[in-house]
Amino acid sequence: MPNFNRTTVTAALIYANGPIHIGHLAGCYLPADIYVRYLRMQKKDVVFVSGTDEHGVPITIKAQKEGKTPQEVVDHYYKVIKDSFSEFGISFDIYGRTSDPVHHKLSQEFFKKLYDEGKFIEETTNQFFDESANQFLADRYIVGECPSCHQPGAYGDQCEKCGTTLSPTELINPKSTLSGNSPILKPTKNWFLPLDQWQKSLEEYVSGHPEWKSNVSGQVKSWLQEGLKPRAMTRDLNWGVPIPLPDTEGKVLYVWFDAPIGYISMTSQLTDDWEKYWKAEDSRIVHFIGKDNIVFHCLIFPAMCMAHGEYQLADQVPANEFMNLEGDKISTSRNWAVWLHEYLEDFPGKQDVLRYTLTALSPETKDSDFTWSDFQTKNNSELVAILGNFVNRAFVLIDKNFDSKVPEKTAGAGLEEDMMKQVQAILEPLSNALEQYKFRDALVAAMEIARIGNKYLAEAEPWKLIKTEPEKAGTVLNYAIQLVAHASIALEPFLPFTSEKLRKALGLNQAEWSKIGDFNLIEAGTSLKNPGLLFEKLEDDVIQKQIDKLQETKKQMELANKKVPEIKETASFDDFLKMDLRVGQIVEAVAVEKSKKLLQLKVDDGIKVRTILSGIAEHFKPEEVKGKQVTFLANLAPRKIMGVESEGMILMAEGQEGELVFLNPSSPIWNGAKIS
RNA sequence: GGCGGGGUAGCUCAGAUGGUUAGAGCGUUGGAUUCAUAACCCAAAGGUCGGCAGUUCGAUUCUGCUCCCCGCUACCA
Repeated sequence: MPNFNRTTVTAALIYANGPIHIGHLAGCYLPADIYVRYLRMQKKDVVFVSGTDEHGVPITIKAQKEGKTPQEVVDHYYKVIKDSFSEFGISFDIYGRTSDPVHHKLSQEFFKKLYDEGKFIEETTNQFFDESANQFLADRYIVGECPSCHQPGAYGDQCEKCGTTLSPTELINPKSTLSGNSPILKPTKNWFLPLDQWQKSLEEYVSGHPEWKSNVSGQVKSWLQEGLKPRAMTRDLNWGVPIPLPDTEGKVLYVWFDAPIGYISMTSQLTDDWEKYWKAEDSRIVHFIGKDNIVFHCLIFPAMCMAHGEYQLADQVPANEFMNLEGDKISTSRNWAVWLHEYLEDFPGKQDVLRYTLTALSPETKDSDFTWSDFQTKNNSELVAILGNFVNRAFVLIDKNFDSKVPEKTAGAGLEEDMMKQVQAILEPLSNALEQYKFRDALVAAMEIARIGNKYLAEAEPWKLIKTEPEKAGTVLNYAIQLVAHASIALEPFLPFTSEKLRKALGLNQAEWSKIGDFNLIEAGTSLKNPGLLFEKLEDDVIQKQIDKLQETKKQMELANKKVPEIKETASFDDFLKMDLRVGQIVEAVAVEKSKKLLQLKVDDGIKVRTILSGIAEHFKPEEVKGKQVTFLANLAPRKIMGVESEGMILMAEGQEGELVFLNPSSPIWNGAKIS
């Protein structure tokens, strides 16, 4: 284990096709920021790098939908995202972007070196090509009928209706979304990184890090067990980093090739000394990511770096799981999210409240759930009741009794030794938790200072001492203010805005970790500026508003997603007359063997009893439909389904949730009645 | 289907190379108190540690099976 002299901290490059929400913050950026702030407070050499990932297919699709250029789309979101982070105090040293020329250049150099040294394999494969648009089609650009559920409109990589993972060639009757034409298969050359050749080195790398979190090493080992395969590092696309080779018009680097290089290129824009942060053996690299990025950061990027040969591999990859919202998965497309820019509008100045709640509920070991009710509780019973209250008590007591000046320390209440021991006792667990990326635990430990303070005041009772032994009361309040100073330091990584307010009130210039444990940090006689209430209670109606807002978007999304299908082309009166619609009665119903959906019905049509198969088994049990009068199409050509001849079709209406409703007469009528 | 992660108090989560009374915060209940945003402080109640079986003197902790949640991945059509 080398001795590390500096730390390079990266937070995942976020994809620049939408604003950011609490899940992003909780999963990646907040833990990274807490860690970095902790290191800086110890005066460690650290760089904190992140930015937006601005290449790839989804951005081109979004641009096309909005009638903009891809560059316009990413310019917009780069600003939105960067501003949100900045407002929440995520203290990047640099926040870059992969569309930057500096990034293009470094990525190309990286690629070129691997190419020149023969680290890639070239392979020509057949890909769908749109002749009228004159370009190869990414999976998402191809739609067709899903081979699994036969719904039209499935994408080339996945059918959103049934969730099946697809490859474009599996689609039935594929169409290009660019032109609507049928694409042709055309050979194209791409460059693959033979991950299989790096399998052994990667296994050694991973097994050299037994300290990695179980969710990280678990997933990585799962991939290694399956055996790695060559992976294309280039794509046929015209939005991205151009391949630095001749005759590669219309080809770019795969986003997952250039994105991690972004960490490096962004560092190079921060400092001329950037190389040591990535190449020196005494530099420690830490990637903060969400669990969706594990494979790229623990296998693919390391393989790239091994192939390149000059860069250090990550020492730690503290990937978090996902945060849900009110029990449902956060989803940008379904608008099921708490957006940071909206939060700031609704809760101005309350960045630290969200930071606190998200840290306390952080998905460190498993998926977690953010609820507004938790948010309210954390605010009211921890920030207000424990921290805010303690700080307020200390300041108010000194304001009232000592003219806002820190009193002298003389004889105390006899509790001071014990109180300081309690503070000492939390320091090691606090540092350990921070160093081991256990920020939830660390936050609890840091808050303990305020709890100790509340208890100390309750037991020392300075408001009583002031009447009888004022110098003792003064001593107690001196200690109390030292505790406030401790809190301002210990909480800085988590609550930077609050911490700064406290430092201003105490006249402290900076938060230095080494000052914790120093109970003479604030000198007697110092004039205090009461910061006022640090946090305010959140009443039920404010919280309810947020819950209502979510419910409302949920409803709207449901409505938007359930569009009324368009009316089919005009049918002539004769067409209509052709259909013989009748009322009949189900006299018998049985499930069809080997079928999930079908019920075999015997329907009395007034003349005879006919057999009709109906795809309603998932909605109705046979006994439920027996005896029902229904409407059916009587002259539909008979058809054999699952070996049984079906003579007609039962008419059903389909609801928004896919539920089925019988169309039956509103009052009983004779079987065989004609419908017109 | 395979693999990985997780299923521990009402809620959010810790923890145990197997061993006398399984922890924290919030919530609840009771008490004390009034400097403080009815906050703080003290105390208590509350869990057959997902289910079944096995190994063991002893398992919630190990093994097997099983159910549920999350993720990755395959195959079939």
